[in-house]
Amino acid sequence: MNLPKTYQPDQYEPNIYAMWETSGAFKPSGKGEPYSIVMPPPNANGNLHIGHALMAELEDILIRFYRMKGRDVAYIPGADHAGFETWVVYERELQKNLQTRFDFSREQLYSQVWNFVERQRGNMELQLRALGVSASWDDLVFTLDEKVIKTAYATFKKLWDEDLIYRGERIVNYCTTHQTSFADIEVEYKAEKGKLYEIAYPTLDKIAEIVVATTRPETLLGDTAVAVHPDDGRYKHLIGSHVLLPLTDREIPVIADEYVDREFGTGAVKITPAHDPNDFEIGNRHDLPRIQVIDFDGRMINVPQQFAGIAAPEARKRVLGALQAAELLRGESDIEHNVGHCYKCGNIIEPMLKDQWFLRMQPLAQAATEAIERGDIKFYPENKKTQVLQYYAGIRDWNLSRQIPWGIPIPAFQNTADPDDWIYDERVDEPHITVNGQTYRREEDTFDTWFSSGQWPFITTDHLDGGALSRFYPLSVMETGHDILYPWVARMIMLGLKVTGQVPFKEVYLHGLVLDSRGQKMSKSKGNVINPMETLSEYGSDALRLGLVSARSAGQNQAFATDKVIAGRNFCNKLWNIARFIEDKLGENFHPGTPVPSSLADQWIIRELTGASQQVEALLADYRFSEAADTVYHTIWSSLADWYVEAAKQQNNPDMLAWALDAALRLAHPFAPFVTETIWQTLPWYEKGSMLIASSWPEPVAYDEIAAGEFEQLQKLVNEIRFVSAELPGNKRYKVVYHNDSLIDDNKELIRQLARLEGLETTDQPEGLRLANSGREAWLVVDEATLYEHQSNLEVRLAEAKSHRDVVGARLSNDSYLKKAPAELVEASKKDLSETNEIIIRLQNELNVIRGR
RNA sequence: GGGUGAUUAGCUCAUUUGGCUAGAGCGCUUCAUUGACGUUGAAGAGGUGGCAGGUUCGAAUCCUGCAUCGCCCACCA
Repeated sequence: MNLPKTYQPDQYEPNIYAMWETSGAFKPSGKGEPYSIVMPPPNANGNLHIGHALMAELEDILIRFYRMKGRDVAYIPGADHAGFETWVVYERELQKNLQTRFDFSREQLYSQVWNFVERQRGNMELQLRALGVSASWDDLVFTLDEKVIKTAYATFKKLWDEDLIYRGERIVNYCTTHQTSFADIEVEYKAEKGKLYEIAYPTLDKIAEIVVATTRPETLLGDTAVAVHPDDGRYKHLIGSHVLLPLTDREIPVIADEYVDREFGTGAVKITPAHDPNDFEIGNRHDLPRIQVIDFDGRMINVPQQFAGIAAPEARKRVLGALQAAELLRGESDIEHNVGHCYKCGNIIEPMLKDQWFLRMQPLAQAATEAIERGDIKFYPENKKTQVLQYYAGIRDWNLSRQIPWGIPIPAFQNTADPDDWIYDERVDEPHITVNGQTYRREEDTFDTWFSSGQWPFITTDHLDGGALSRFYPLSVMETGHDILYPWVARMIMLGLKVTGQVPFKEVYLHGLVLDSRGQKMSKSKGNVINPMETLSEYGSDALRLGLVSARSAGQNQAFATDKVIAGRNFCNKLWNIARFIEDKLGENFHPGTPVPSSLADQWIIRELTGASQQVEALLADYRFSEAADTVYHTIWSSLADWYVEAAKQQNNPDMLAWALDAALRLAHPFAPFVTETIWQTLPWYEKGSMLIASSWPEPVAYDEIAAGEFEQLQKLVNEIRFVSAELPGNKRYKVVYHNDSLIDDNKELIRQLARLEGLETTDQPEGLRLANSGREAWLVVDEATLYEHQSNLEVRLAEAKSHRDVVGARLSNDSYLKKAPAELVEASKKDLSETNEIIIRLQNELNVIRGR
């Protein structure tokens, strides 16, 4: 076959992938029970990061496995327009050209970004191919595809008609840099050190004052009340009176509200309904006016001349200065509080009053909660279920509006003559439309991207239209990162139930974050980001996959270690060399017949490989990827390579050898698709065009349990010989003699080779060191001096055996144990005890012999 | 403040209804070897399972408390 000594992934991977793709192996077969996964769409114009690699590998393992199990498999890839992310990148481009979004219409911007994305697009998809994902590329969906928009509109209309959509002036999280609002869960809160200022608001007669505490003095200019607790004796007499708002000529009322915490600050709170969500609610309760003092560009508005047009942080300083000058500043103290930040630029999120589209979440969350409690969706790990339910329990209405041109326009129009008259209409390309003689102006905002991606499972499968892939809805499993449990998974469940009446998927598997080797979060600023493509090109795609999957469990953030990738690469090479050896032994024109086990080793390897295939199946059904990969790794390395291939050198059963290689390749294929397929393509007994990807999962083969067990005994004997001779001085080859032992007799040559013995002979007069652990009648021939030196070894082993006997003996003399423990366990203990006793006797005899000399 | 996860070998992690002597990979030590593979083979060292109690015949696993580290949610101005 002339395979090179080491496996060179880059020489085979691209061709193998192209072969798979052109053969149509990635497409649903149309045969068997449907199995479906929809890939969480990576950013269309970005590069994959290590988390994407993990995602793709986990999904592809499942996909390849179930394809081999004969299921009708759909793995639907996607590409995300990544509304906000992409917009941020594009806006930077605009800045370079000294332009802003306000220089263009929405249509112009949209088509510019479209072209921008188009230029960049494709990298991500090539990278997924390099990872070996067997996705059905023809079915790829881009998040701005016509059908996505169509479905998003239909859903919006449905929700609108059911009165679940409303437009309202609310406090939204607003980034003045990006000039868009965010959903609550998109805001990043950080604990920060700040100052709590105490400011005096004089009473109208200027005789008294009320001191409020605030961290945001600049919003004072928008205050419309001061609130105190209704039972607060300090302020009770002031409730209902008015105070002077400093730096202005406004008079504002002192109101009583239970919300106020008497213990905090001064017990008096300034109320700014336009710039604080709690104040907004208090304002509603007390019918207070709302005065916006920070504009959407972050500059002061509706304020006295001296502050107008000034950016908020600077305004804070000036307000403080002015207060100081007016002698109204009563004190300041350090405080640590949480401040919301834009997750993209890190600037402080301003709570702003804005007219936005909201979705009432209560009814949707209710239905989702019921479905989950009914057990319609299984979560891996299980505790994520509790978290989702909790999220639903405390859910607030969803702000769907984004002020970003790169997205799906909200299909709503406002009557130019009546601002309260909004209608649903899909003619979003027209700035104005006429309906019933009235002119309507379109909404310029777009949808939060999660609104459309929340519908991903039924969009991608064309479920609502009963399209070709609709049999794949609901999905078999939703695999994604645990960080988007709320923004994505929870919403898919709600929208899926609402729109299709079914849960969108039956199971959810959430993987954790991939951390760096020291358990730190990867980030550009720390410089610890690992580029999966670099690792891939250095060690190979399969190695990356094995390395990523190993030592990783559901929902857990876990470190990435190149060590594991190297171990993966070594495994691929091991597999490669097993194949090299076997193919060389079988010859170029070999065509195997039905495997017929003839030796103990044959029986044993059937048991090992068959057992492994069943184990992997059970583990994958439970999403225990790491353990499944581990099983494959050890079966192939420790069983197949270390024992069976070695044993095969002493026997001649080519059909069995071919079967073992074949089974190992199938077993390893979901975990190391490229190397296994590469080897498969070199097997002389398959016709051209036959592919491992399209072959079946190994079927169990019958074997003789007793023979397999006997092989294990031989292994024990070999191990003992190795162990004892390694301990002996001189490190030379020894001879073993045995007495009346047909098992040894029948496998002389095998034992001699495996244990690297000088000789193995039968004898009537045993001599030397008894191999007591094996339970066979065998002795290692050594001279008396060596025997004597070995005495201490024997003594140690005797002591160990005795203490083990004591432990087991104590257990067995315990009445409760005998009564309460399962019978088989008690049996095992009894057997253990008698075996240990035998060993003790032998060791003792052995020692007596030595001592007697 | 509420929730949630972690704490096991030098490192990264397993150990799934509580039951063999708590296992892997990497690292470490010793040794081997010229045709499957040095990306190898053999052997070995290394663990009071965070701490303190409790339940049980039996606990890394269940319960209680404590400690440390993470993450998520909430947002007291």
